[in-house]
Amino acid sequence: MTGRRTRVMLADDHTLVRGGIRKILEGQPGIEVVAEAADGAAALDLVGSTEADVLVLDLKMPGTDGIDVLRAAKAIRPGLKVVILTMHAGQEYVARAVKGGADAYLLKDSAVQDLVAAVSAVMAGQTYFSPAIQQQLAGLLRNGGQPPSGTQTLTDREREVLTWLARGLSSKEVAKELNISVRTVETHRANLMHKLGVKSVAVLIQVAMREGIIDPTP
Amino acid sequence: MTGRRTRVMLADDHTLVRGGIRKILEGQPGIEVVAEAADGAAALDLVGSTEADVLVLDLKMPGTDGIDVLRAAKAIRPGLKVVILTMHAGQEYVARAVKGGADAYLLKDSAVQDLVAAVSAVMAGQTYFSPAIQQQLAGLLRNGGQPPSGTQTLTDREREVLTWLARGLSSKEVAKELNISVRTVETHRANLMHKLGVKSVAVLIQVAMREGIIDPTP
DNA sequence: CCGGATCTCCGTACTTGTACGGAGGCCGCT
DNA sequence: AGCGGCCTCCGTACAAGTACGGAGATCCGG
Repeated sequence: MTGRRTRVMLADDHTLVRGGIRKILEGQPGIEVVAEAADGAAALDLVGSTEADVLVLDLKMPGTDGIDVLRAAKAIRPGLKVVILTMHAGQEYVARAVKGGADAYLLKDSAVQDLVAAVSAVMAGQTYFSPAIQQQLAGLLRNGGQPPSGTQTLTDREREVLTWLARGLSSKEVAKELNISVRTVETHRANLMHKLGVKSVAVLIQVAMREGIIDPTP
Repeated sequence: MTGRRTRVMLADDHTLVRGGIRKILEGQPGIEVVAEAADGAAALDLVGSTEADVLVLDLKMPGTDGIDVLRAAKAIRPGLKVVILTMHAGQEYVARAVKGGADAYLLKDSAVQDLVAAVSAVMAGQTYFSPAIQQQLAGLLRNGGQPPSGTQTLTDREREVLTWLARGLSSKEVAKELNISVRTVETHRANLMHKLGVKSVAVLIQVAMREGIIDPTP
């Protein structure tokens, strides 16, 4: 629109996928890819050192929580537009990404043209969300703002307990870890089960992984 | 090599990733992409209906077990070369893929040129494996053939119990499901824990997902 | 044919998790 | 100040999982 090409940075841990996205974007006349990163830390380095207009960010990268990268990127360079590109449509994920200032949220099973459209949209100061994501957003808005409808948002403490549970600690061990009573951990655990609507630890873990609440243990 | 271009089919559930891979391959002079599929069933349809030399197959697709697709594809058209392209390097995954007749096994964090090299290799009647995969294979071969070293292979029954556990059933419920005693289920459960080297159901589920033994509950 | 692996079942003792229900302190918002 | 959400802790009773160790049946391959 401005006559200058849009400069894009890519952050995705899968080299091959990153390369493919690059090819797609480079096929567009108005877009040029100026940098790539394979993890959150490298992405933030780029944000600080490279002049770019848009960051295409995969939320699922080893080590770092993608949402933290998003927030940090926006803090470092508020004018930077961020397009979230992930395979997860979990409510927790979406809610935290939007609150973190994401300008677009695309699923990896979107059409190729959607990616281009998303980049164009954010450059025009607009937002862009995949259809599935728009539904999530509608659900979020309907309920006032923060608390999603079906899946309730977890409290910080619950999320913390959950991550330790995911690492295989028993309630007793989590209690020691957090210096709280076993009963308290059990309360959090019960609340987690209820909030996520599951009845076993096995499914709890899977839901948590799918929603992007925890990352797999390496 | 033959003067004719290599015809490639793509099977990956993520449209955007698929599109990217297509762009990468189409940038190569000797390669043309002749078809795409978003799930296992569609991939098998293509194998039956389309003349192609190579199938680039993502093992993680909704609904179908990628290994089954691999085996079926080889059964339908034995001459077809199959390049596995996935983000999982789990031993179970690799072992089953190789036994299923995979000609190449690439990780999604491979370099772009590795994909091209893999396609060329299988067309020349050779195999191609990512470095990380080669290590897994070495481990497999060292132990005679079937039983991997660190992670032991699971028996069919154990895998069966595991999938039910992953769906949230208690030992008692699994026992009813399989018409066996609760004690037996508990034995299998204990063996699973030992074989996979974990001490909690939470980690068990994660390892199982990472190794490709179970697929996430939808 | 025998050994090994697998699947099956059992008991017992102990540890954990689950399901109730109740309660006080803290903090932010109205 | 009052309200509500969150975090914290408690008891009790029952269900489930864990850790031992043992054993018979089948099936397959050497």
